[in-house]
Amino acid sequence: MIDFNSICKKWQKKWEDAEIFKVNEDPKKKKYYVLEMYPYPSGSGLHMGHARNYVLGDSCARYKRMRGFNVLYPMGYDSFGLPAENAAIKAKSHPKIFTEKAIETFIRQQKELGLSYDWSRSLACHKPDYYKWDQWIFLKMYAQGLAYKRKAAVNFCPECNTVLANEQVIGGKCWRHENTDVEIKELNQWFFKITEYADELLRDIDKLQWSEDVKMMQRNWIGRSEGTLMWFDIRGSDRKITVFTTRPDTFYGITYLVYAPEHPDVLELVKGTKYEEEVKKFVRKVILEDRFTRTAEDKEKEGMFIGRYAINPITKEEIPIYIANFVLYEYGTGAIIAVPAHDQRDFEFAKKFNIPIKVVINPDGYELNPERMSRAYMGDGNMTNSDDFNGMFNRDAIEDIAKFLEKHGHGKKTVQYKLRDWLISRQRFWGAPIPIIYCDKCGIVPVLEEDLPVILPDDVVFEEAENPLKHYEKFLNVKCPKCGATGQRETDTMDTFVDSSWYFLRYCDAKNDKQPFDPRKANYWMPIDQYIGGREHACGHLIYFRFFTKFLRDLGLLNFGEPALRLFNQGMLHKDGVVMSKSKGNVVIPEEVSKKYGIDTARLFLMFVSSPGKDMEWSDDGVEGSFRFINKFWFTITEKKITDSKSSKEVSKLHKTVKEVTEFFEGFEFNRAIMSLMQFTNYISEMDEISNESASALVRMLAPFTPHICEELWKFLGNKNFVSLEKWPEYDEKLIDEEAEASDVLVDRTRADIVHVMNLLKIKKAEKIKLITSIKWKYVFMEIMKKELENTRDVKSIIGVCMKNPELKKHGQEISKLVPAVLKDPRKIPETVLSEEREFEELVSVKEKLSKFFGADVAVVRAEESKEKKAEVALPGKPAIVIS
RNA sequence: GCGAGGGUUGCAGAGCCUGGUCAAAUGCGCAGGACUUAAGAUCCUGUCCCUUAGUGGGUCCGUGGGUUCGAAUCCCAUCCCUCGCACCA
Repeated sequence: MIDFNSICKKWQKKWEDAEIFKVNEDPKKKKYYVLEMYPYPSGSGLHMGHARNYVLGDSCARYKRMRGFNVLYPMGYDSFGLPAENAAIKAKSHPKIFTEKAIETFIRQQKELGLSYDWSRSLACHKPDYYKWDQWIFLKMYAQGLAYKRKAAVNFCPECNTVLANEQVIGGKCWRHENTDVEIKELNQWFFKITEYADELLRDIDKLQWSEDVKMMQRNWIGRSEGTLMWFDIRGSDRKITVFTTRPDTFYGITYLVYAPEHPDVLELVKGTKYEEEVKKFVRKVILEDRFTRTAEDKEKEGMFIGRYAINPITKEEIPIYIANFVLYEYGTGAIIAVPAHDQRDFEFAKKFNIPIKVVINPDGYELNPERMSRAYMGDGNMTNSDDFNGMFNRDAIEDIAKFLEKHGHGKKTVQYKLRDWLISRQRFWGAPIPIIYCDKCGIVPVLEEDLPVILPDDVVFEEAENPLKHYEKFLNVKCPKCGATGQRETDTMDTFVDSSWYFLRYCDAKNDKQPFDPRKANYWMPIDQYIGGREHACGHLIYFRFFTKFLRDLGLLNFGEPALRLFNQGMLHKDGVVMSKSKGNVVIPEEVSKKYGIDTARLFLMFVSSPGKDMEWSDDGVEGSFRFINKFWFTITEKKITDSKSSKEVSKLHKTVKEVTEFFEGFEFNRAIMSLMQFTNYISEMDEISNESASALVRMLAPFTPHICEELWKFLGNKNFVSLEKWPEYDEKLIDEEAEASDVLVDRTRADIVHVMNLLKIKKAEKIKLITSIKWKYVFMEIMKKELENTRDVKSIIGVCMKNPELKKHGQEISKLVPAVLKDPRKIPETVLSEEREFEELVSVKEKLSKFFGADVAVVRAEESKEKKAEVALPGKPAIVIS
């Protein structure tokens, strides 16, 4: 057994020593940037699920490298974040310790996978030389008003005395205190004004070669809708209620208005009225108890009248104002017009509270009766009850009524986005500090660029969940850059998604200490040609990094606006039917497989079983299969005689394989590439000798998948260079000869026939077989020296195998060469096989002799062309069968 | 509900875009055989049904229709599954 393991180690070391994957900008070469989303270095290390992702990128990078591209393929670590901090709190230690240990493990594991990263560009965002530039970018945004602070409602756990991320709120309770309700607190928070780019982010989606579902998710997330703002006076108040609607055509059907319960105007409007107490109660209930369930569609509609009326500016009618749980404060203006006749939600609510229903759109052909409607009519139709707009098609009225309201100062056409500004404040220690100083005199003062980075202290003590920066004087107290008085630092840190929004740019120039990256270098390498990562980031990272790219472009640092034109979402790796993950307890770690088979086997399996975009099931048996293949491949190259000569068929097959594999690589169909390579390997493994060209091409084509073994075999073939840096084999379409391959069919059939006959006759290894091809008669005969006949007479039993295919004539020569090769199993037929031409007549005469000897035919003759020569068939011990 | 992607022969998973060469690749599993004292490994053969020495025939790619000389492949309808988004005004 080959020690694949030490082969892996050996080549990993050689790659590292020779720094063969290190790259520099080279304007003369075409660049290619392959990138996997950088991982959070979790303490538990990486498992096969991660490995699949990296091997995918690695295979791609290796392929592109061999295609002559200047390939940038880096790796780094998303090393800020909660798990390390929590581990630190638990152990009263420092997150840095956990993080750096985890990174070490990751690097070791990734190196063991044989990934061809340019390690010299590696980065980790918890290091000051990285987060310094987070802070720098923050300052740039701040200067442009794109980073700003405002009050926002956030989740707060009174037990922990800290703000929680959404993921830390489970069913309205704190994740650590399952009996503690999470409170919603209005806190001053930092935001990035991503909405400034909403429109461009939406428009540019069309430029991206991403999967449709991710693009659609982003479109939904950005959620652009064109509509109209309207405002109504409120009787007895100088406030107005402003609503957003996409259906101004239903304006005359408004029978009530609704505020979202948390809308700040609500409490103002009920202050001092008899409604105040009840409204407060309702608001509290909705905000606290129903916070996580109220958005469910099947949620019962609840609400109440708040004792106020708005005035319809056109009809002057009084319109009652409600609050209701189905109106969202975050969307639009946090208040809506309700048209129960034409909106199902409004309808249900109106029914429940006995609010009138007014029809303003009738479907073609009949009139709706509001008394008898069982649900809202949401379709199109003709306007009614709408003054001058009566009779108009409602779609046209959308535009006209909007204009009408705008003209009279009651409304305004507008575009609304669902996308919210990005809340980046985190009341946590383990993140990039927000570079802001609060000065009693000067207010909010940004840290000066030359004072960056604002460093996260190493000597803080973690004792509670609360951010230790809050009590760390040395960090906290700082001179105001403006006036010199003592100010206080912001203790909030940035969301870790800030780090990941530009790390791909830092790879282009990872060591730069003057700027986040040299624009020339970034403009050379970027955009990312192939980005690889999970689709779960569709509405997070994958929007943020587009936003950052556009911002940095507008800052003049980049000459493009999209970070990654091609995105590939790899599938999940399953085991026992569920996603492989630590929490499910079904992880397989690369080391396990590696120890047993060498890592190439695992790599091959990961790439082989399923198309990369689909989920796949890990199977230990399947790994065995990959291992078998690798062995076969190994022995085919190392044990076959390698020659310079080659048959035209071999050439044809080779070029066809190169073509297929190349195309499959381009299409990211790695599993099919491997299938193709397996077939070719099987083909040449059946031959006596293989051509140098085939061996060389095969080793090179498998190198992206099983690089270690291929390096070894490449050396075995007499090459001095690394196969990793070799040129990808070329193919010539003209050399692909489908016709030449047709003879394969003949060979296969012949082989099947021969094996069949041997099985029937129980031919043992001691027996000698001779194959005789008769081109003229389209037969291949097997001449078998049966042991028990050896001493009797000078005769042999003869088995004839007929090729029925008339093409035999054309390919006969080849068959006579190949059939023996096909049968070459040393243990099976030791002294087989030579072939020669004989005339059929001669064979027939032998057969006759034998027939006489046995008193029956001993030959199996499969007749096809020999209609005129009826063939008799018999097996020893069996009655003769006659066929025509 | 909306959107996206799927349903293929024991399992996994190709094929579908660019209809025929598709009973449908490849791997696994299973069965038989060779080898072996035996097992393992390896190799060969088979693996929808009926029948054969070779062959031939039938059924088949979620379901039902349609287009076509011809459909796993194109069109329509329908059921189911997965994943997003989800009372977005």
